[in-house]
Amino acid sequence: MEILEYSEGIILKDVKDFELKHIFDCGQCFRWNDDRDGSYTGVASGRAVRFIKDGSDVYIKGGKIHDKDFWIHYLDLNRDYGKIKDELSKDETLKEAIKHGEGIRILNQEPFETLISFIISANNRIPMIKRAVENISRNFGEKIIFEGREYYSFPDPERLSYATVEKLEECGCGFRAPYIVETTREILEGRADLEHIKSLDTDNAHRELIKLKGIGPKVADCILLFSMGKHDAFPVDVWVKRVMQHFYLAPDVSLKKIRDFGREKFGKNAGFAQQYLFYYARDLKGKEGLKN
DNA sequence: AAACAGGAACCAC
DNA sequence: GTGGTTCCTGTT
Repeated sequence: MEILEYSEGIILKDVKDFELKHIFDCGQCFRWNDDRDGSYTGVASGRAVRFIKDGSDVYIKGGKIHDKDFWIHYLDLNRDYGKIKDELSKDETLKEAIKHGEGIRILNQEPFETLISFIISANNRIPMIKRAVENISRNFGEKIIFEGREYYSFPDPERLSYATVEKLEECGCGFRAPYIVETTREILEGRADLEHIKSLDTDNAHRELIKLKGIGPKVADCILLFSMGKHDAFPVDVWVKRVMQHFYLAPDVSLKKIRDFGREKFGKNAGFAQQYLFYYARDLKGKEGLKN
């Protein structure tokens, strides 16, 4: 793969294992929207761009060449997903699941944005989460003009510290509003240090994260996987719970047991397995009739 | 229009 | 530590 400049941005030439829909519509991120033509527009770390796929080339319209290392990291382009898929395909269920999410990649997102977004994800659905995250960005982030339209960066802890519980409720955060205020304060005032947590191993980082208000085991696993490079994390949401119970376990095993089983079974690739399974579960809905 | 979907907190035990 | 209930809001 190489990266070139073009008139409106940059091009990633000859990218493998890369499908926009699988990457941006698989529940790992909330700020990218399908423009109804298969391209996706959104904001990452203050950069508003549009992704357009053409064959094996990916256009990042609005992308700057001096940000090329940022995009390589964000899109996890240095990882060999073919190899991961080969390893996971030894398991028959995963072999099937991978077919449904061929081009998934796990993004490397900002820890703070990911943490707040997944606090909002508790007992919530993707369109609602997206709306709340968008509202927070519009109210507390910085304006970016792209293609003649307004976009907003996700606020850093300092900017989000101006948010009150009332304002966050208006943004659609519901009962999670006080958790966001409290956790933002913990981070801003240095009692929680996301960079330090990121430097710990998966188990210790998990222990630290669940000390924070609004973060339970599942949300902690999402933060670890989607923003801290912990690919051995295995977040168990309702969808993953359903596939796991259907294909591997009894219908009544606890979330913790499913988590332990997944981490044990898929090891260093547990996070990737989780993504394929999540996508698979959502495709299976209605067809095979997953229980619960 | 009542039922349902979705994880964490919180309180019992 | 496990189990039951509550939180909020849109959709069916």
